[in-house]
Amino acid sequence: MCPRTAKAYEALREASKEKIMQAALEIFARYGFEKSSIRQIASHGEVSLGLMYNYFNSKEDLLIAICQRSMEDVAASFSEANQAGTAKEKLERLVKSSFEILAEHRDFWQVFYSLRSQPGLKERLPESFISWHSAIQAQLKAYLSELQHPNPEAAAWLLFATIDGVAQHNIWESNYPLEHVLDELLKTYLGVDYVTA
Amino acid sequence: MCPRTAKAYEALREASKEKIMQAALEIFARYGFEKSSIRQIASHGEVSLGLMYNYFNSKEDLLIAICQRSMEDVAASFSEANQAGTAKEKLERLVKSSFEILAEHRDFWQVFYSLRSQPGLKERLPESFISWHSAIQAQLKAYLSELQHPNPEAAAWLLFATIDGVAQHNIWESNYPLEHVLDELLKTYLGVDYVTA
Amino acid sequence: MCPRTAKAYEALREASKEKIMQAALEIFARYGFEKSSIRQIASHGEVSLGLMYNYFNSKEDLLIAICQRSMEDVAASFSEANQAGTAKEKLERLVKSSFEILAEHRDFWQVFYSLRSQPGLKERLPESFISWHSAIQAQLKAYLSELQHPNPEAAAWLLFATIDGVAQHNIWESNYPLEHVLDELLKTYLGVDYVTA
Amino acid sequence: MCPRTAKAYEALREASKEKIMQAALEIFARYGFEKSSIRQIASHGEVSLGLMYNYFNSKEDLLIAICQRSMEDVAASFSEANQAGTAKEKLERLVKSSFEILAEHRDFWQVFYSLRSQPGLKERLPESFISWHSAIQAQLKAYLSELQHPNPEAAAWLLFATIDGVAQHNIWESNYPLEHVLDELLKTYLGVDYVTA
DNA sequence: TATGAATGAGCGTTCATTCAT
DNA sequence: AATGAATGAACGCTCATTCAT
Repeated sequence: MCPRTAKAYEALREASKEKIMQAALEIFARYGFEKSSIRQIASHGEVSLGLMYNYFNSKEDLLIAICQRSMEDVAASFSEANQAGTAKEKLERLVKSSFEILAEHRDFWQVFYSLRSQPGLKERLPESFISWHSAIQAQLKAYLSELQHPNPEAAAWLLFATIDGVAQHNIWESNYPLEHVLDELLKTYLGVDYVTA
Repeated sequence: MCPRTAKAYEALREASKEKIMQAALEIFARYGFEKSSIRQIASHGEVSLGLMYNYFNSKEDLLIAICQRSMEDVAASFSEANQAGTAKEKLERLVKSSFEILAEHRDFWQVFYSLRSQPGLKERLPESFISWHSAIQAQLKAYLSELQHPNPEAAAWLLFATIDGVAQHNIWESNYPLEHVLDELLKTYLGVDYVTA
Repeated sequence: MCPRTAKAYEALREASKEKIMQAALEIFARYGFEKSSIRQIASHGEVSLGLMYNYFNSKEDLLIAICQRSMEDVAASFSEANQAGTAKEKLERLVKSSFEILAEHRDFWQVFYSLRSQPGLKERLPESFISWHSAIQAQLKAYLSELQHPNPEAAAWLLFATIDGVAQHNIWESNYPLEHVLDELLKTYLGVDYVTA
Repeated sequence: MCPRTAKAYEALREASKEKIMQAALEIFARYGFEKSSIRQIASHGEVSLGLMYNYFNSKEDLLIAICQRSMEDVAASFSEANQAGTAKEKLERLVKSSFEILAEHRDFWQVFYSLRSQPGLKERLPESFISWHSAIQAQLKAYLSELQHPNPEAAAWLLFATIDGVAQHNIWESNYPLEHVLDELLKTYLGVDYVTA
């Protein structure tokens, strides 16, 4: 009835999927996952209700797909960002790039933080969602070890919490003075020489 | 003419209200506000579905009542905690008491954090819920000023974010090494002498 | 516990019953039977919820009691009103007294008309509620017969419908020109001499 | 790409809307608006409970849609009916066609009359619902003026009330002798020559 | 592939009614 | 006689999901 080449089909599929995921991310960020309706998303993405179910088995599936893809983006950005020189430079780069990534994927992080604090859902999210915590934690610890921090384990936890806290305040508060806080953060955590301290 | 005394009614009312609020707090903490149903709360509190509406005008009203009461408890605990000596001691006490309060009102803070990251609801919560941020922020800044911190504003933001971040990690992660992280936190923020630094 | 003389009890009973019925009639008239709640009535009558159920078995029972008593009042007023002279005078008196009774029991008639047009309820109302129709109809027919109307049966139906229609318009429309319409009514139905017509 | 055609969808929509409106009208007429439940309507119309909300925003919206459409039908029938010759003929035609329309839309008029006497609802019904009164009133007055009635204003009110009263008696009473009453009505209001009277 | 009409479980809420005191 | 706390069936409504085309 509607003949098209296989390739054209594939392109359409990808375009539709992309449109849906982008629309869903925007709606989830604005209204929260629970309060977003499938109809809202379909309408925002200019896609029919039924089409969504061709690509995603459920609302939750759609969320998972979004998280997965965004997490991959984030991971890629992170590994790009962490190539440079000394331990101190790498740690500084890690912190700074975190906030660059945050700014680039603002909608996603809004969703991320609202999901993380919603019990009962995060358990069903993809592994990458959970493992992100321990991954960043491990990397921080490694850098702090390299810097000869006397207690790299606890310091890594602390630094991670700090980054996480600043990130959230930055997202939830309009006019958050990110620049100043970031300066202060780097001064506090990297301004001292752990060897002589 | 000879019904229960007014006092007996008052006691009944208070008992029921308390039962409902406690049940609701537990359910909200476990499943999140949106995903908690009135039926769940009623059943968990072993009261009838409709009883809630004798005391609270709506599900949201119930949430607000819980937040209000918890916030009052928290504020009382905080002001108790901040009487002590030097600026350094007061700051240390503030940080430590924060985590004591967190432990004492675990369920409430779980709800608090999940609400804070939910767009569209926090706007309708009581003023105390919103002003808590700036209140604690102001106090931190005052203490850091007293300690002669060169940049008390930014440092207060940073310390607040750190406390917030640690609090959340402590809530969401089982087996969070709070003791060690807290030690590290105090060492990092209070172990230096800002005047000579 | 609460000793009182039998007589004092009876007085209390009657006073309470009266208060409840009056309150209910006012609420029913203002909001309609379905939309009036038992709580509204209790509160309006300054009586406890439970007390109402000492006197009336249900909301519907209360309505029935009100209708019964009001109908008795109305019937009494009617029989008082219809003693006078010639057929023409009696008919005129009947029509006029109808509207006097309407004005005196405005709340009741509001309820009456809203119930009459509500299917499913009027069937369960007391007999007097139903028989009122045929009673007035019969009386009108008798008077018209006396006046030698060529078709007293149909004319009675018509006159009754007219009275009923005017009564309702008078109740539902504010500023209804009842005086003028009533004049016109009497002129139309009584201004002709059926014998010579 | 190859779903149903737009026209096929439109047909489906119209069929469902029609089914729902018809079912609702019947249920509203039988039980009254307040006592009719959405589930009753859905079940009577053999559609799902939720389907109604695809087409109507609320139960009240459904009522409004029904009233609007019925009122349009009624208005069309009326304007068809009022083309004829002399004033007397036109007035006679107006009265007669009123009762033809009543018979054709029995269910609607039952609903109409029960709504009109229900406080608090009629205010939210469409304008046409309210203005119908004054429209018919004005027309009656115009005809009576043409007939040289000495007091066309009051007579129009009276005639309208009569028509209204007869219509209601005809609806609420089974075996109402409409023919005879209608004859009597026409004789009473049109059998006299106002000029010489 | 793509559509949107259709479904119905489950939600928050109301309110007549019961009952221990 | 009198109270009002407590109950739970039933309401209007929402929305993720299914399915015929």
